[in-house]
Amino acid sequence: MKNTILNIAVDTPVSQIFDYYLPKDSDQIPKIGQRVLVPFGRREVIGFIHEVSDESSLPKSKIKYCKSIIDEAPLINKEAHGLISWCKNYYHYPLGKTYATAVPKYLRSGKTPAIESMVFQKSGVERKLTTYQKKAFDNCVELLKKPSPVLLNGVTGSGKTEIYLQLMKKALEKKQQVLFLVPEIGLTPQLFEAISSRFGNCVGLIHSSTSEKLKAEAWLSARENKLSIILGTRSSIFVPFRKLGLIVIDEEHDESYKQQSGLMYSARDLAVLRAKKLGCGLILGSATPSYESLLNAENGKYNEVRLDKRVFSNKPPEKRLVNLNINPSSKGLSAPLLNAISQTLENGEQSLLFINRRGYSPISMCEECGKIDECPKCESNLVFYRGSLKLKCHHCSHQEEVKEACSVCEGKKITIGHGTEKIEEELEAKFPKEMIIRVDRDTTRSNKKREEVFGHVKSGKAKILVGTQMLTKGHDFPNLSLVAFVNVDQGLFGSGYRSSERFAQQYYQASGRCGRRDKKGLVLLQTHNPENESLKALLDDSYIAFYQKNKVDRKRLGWPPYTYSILIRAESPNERNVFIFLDAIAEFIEKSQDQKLIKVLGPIQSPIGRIRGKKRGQLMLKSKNRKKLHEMGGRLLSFVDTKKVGTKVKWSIDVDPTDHS
DNA sequence: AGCACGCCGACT
DNA sequence: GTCGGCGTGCTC
Repeated sequence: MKNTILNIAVDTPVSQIFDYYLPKDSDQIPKIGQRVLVPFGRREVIGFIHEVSDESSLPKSKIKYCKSIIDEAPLINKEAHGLISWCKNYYHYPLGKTYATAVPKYLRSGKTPAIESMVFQKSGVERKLTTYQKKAFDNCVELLKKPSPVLLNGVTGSGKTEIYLQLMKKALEKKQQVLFLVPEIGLTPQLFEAISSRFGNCVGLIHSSTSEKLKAEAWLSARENKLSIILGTRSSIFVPFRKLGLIVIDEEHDESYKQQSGLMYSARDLAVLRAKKLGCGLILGSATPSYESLLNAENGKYNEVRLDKRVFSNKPPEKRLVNLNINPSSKGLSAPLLNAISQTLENGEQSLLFINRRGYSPISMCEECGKIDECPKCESNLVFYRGSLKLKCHHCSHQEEVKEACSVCEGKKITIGHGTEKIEEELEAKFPKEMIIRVDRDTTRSNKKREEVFGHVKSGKAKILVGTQMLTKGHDFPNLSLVAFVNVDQGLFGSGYRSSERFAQQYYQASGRCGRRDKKGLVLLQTHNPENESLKALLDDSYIAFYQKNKVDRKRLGWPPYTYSILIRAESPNERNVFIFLDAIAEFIEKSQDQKLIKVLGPIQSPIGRIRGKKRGQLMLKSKNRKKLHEMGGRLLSFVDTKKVGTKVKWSIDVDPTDHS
């Protein structure tokens, strides 16, 4: 009989698998998914048994003995093993690193925490569904019996959460497990509350500030079916459930479901895959679904359930454009907007001002010679901060003191444009007696801080809020009746084909929070382009109608969801190396395809051409043929591997990129 | 990623 | 003469 060979996945950037013999003097039966301790170079590491085989292409002398098999039962079950293998292939990422992304650090260190059983017993009191909710709920129940995902397209305030909860209950009562994915836990503390008060302590929480040990415990408990629910952020998609019956993805359009470094997976797409393989239910919920999901619903790949009515039926907010061409705003706030805020204050209600730009002003310039302050390490302008009198770079950690005079001509410095800090200052000047809160990454870093801020919002103490997109996510504002978009043009006409989709989502998310219950809301949009067709469509129609108009352009221009894409990024202190690398790849692709099914765009400099002293470039591959594109990704990878063209740059491959920077 | 080897500059 | 800089290369 031949020797047994273990194919071990080790956490290393090479995509190979490493062969080992079984441990000496061990009668343990090796199983796929077990952790092992193996000698690796001059050290010992934890690896995973990826396959068990009886031959190796290596000479015997090279193969070492595995030190020990750690687990009795495989840590990775068959289904999770399939998911990891699929990720490695689809995202063209090293196998060992894929395991490292999927498995909590604590478990990867070889430790195994003790777990206790916390399974679903019985559920608490439910809220009664409205007629519309009930109809949607029944619809979901029926459609979940079919193999396709269900897209729950429900406006803000339509009561999606209660529908999720009651669908979860159905699964739990069948002794099935539930995975509930959210974009960021910090945004939804009340969701954990709602779930645990309804279903008891059978819910595990997995997110960035859960301790490594607790993550491992939740992970193992789910694997043993000793925990019924996991509520978590994107990485929870890898939890190897024993008996998964339902996956819920809330705010499915949210871009934080896509990892932007390392294994650039989409938790939403993986959920679709898992649900299909397992035959379990999948609910994708949003008030503003991604264009991908809407198209899938149109094509019949998803079943759509709509919820167009709010629970507390009230009038939709009034929408009004403020023409900045005739209503000047020296500091970002026009007279109509200021009047609306005054009126809202008089009514004892809250206002929310949305501007997607941190700092006081994005440009600091010399009035005399026109020199703009730039980051020494990045190709990016420094942002002026009034409070700390600093100029900061938003792409690296660089910051410097503000100087009175221009370093070139000693001329007077001025600032151009406005950010959250300037708007806040202006509001404080105009409404000195009111509590004004600014919410952006500069003021609201931690979850604790965020809780504090939203506490003031809930209590009604804070009357005016100004902030970035952080404001549009999560939290209810019970007393909000005015929402204002300070700079529509920046959002709607920003660079990138997704900017209008993003703005529409922000617009509907934010305006959906205004005028709840008995309050009639007002949404103001400040713009220099009041006649723009796209903007008019946004105001006059529903989100879906806006999508219907928008998708025509997407299709014509060949952008997702009508094409598939892969983005290759490269960076190096030496610009030449970046383009030598990208040119080599472009040439390889052009040469190796006969029928030109894949379109190559670039190489070009990245939108931000230099960050932290490194020049950055990118190459976009587009195709209508997903399979061919994927195959090219694989060939490209082995080309880079064997020809050693990538040694002088740091490079990455992003399959289905959402962000083109 | 680690961790070594290896070949050139400034120190007791 | 040696300590140490980080470029290059390998890990079954």
